[in-house]
Amino acid sequence: MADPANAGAGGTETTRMPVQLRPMQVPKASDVLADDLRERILKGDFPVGTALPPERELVTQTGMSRTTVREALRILEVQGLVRIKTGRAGGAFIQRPGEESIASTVNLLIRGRQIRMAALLETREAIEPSCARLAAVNRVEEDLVELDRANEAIARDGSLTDFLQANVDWHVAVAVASHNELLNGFMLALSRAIYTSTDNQGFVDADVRRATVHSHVAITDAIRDQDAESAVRRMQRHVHAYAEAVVQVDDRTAIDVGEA
Amino acid sequence: MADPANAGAGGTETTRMPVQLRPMQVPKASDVLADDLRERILKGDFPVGTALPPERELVTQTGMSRTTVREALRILEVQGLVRIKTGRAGGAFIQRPGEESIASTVNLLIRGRQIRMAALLETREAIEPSCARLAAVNRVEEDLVELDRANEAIARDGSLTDFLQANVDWHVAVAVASHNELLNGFMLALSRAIYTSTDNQGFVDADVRRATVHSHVAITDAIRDQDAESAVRRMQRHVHAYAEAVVQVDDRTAIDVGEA
DNA sequence: CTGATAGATTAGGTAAGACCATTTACCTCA
DNA sequence: TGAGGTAAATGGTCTTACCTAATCTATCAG
Repeated sequence: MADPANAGAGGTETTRMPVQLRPMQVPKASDVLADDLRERILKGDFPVGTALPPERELVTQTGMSRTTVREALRILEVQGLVRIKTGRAGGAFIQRPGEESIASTVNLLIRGRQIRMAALLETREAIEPSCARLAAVNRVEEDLVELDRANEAIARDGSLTDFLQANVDWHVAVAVASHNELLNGFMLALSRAIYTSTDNQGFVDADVRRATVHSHVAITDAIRDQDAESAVRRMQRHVHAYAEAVVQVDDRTAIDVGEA
Repeated sequence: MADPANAGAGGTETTRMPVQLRPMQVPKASDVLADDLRERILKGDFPVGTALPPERELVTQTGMSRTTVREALRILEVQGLVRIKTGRAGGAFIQRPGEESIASTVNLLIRGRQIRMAALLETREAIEPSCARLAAVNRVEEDLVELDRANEAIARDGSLTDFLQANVDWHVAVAVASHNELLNGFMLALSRAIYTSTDNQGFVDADVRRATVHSHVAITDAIRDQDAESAVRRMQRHVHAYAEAVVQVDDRTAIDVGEA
């Protein structure tokens, strides 16, 4: 108040300080809280499985309203960092984001941007041979069990849906056997997307099914034998053949509603 | 009320209908609204850039409270489907989820699960050669301009930060040139993660920088010449060499705090 | 007529409080 | 000791009010 610049009423000449301010952004309270909690969670401050303080407790701690606190928690939930349970002994329980979050985000991108089927197949051709290589190197016994299970399932003469599901399961099993969580997440997302896109396209006849079963078994063998080069080569051929078949039968079905 | 099963008071024998109910889930109101809006957005009901009705309008339309409506909108915002602006003529503006969302989700996974640096590099070795191949096939003039720009920037004798940034820019430019939005998203996410992980590791000396510049130029040339095979081969060597260098210098820095 | 300025208007952001719904802990009673 | 009911804790929803930000608009000075 005792300002020598007398910037107020009654003064004769109000001299203004030449303050220079850049446009500043005022973040939302809920974002601030969410960011803070996110950092702490990722830093490992809260062990997985434990619960954050209850909402009303966070309100008293932060001085924010419950609305704001709840929004922050909701953000973290959408990002897969907490899981919110109701009832007594409920709350926001810490969890690590899983391949799930990647898969759902990728699906949003695919649907939202109307990614071409060809792009999906290209991407698969890019990453799945590498999955096979790593699987051959890193596979453990239970990975082989899983692969064999999928092979059995796909060999059964079930419905188209069963076949496609077993197909996806095998490909995902290969990714899991690679023991690379990132590739695993990508493949999970990709497989689902390709699965849903392939669902109602009747190019899967008996021949295709037989060839698929044969390829899967051969690749599985290479993985079992830890023959990385063979696994890569066979997987390359397999996914490329599949892509060819899809493109051939399905040339015009590529989403041509318009590019983003 | 006129129930022949007289299941009420005053009856002699109350016979119970053998109803079979499976455990049922009661979704949250905000999720229901978010799901509905999300489907409509992805289906293309709302053109990109337009705004959803204001919150209070949605309240009257849905019969839900404003709290609930706001939570739903917040979910969509986190998922990158709308962008919320304040002030008059503000609102929830429709947008398509971009590579951004993938990148941030992947970063959450990497940090949350403490993905090993080796896994990041493996993944890059998997997908980047394919990016190069597609870039050689699909590149257009402006892609080449972008690549050249990055090459100039990286050749300048700037700080380490500048070098790493230009490095990332070039790799991203290759992904963009592939004209495969999915691979593009993956690479964006990967590049950032590798960038931040490499930041404070001083294995980037003058030799490494010179070799990097040389490789980038060579690969760029192959892409310009649309020599797909050469682009793939050179990219393979490049990223593999990089991975080797990182692993060599940085063997124990791999995050070994514990596996998930 | 033009430009600046002060309101009015419309949007989202935050707060406070009440109440509902769900789940679990706990206690009572047979 | 077990089964039932009751209470408590916690998230979910609704209501209301007010604040803040951005825009439009009318007004007034030049």
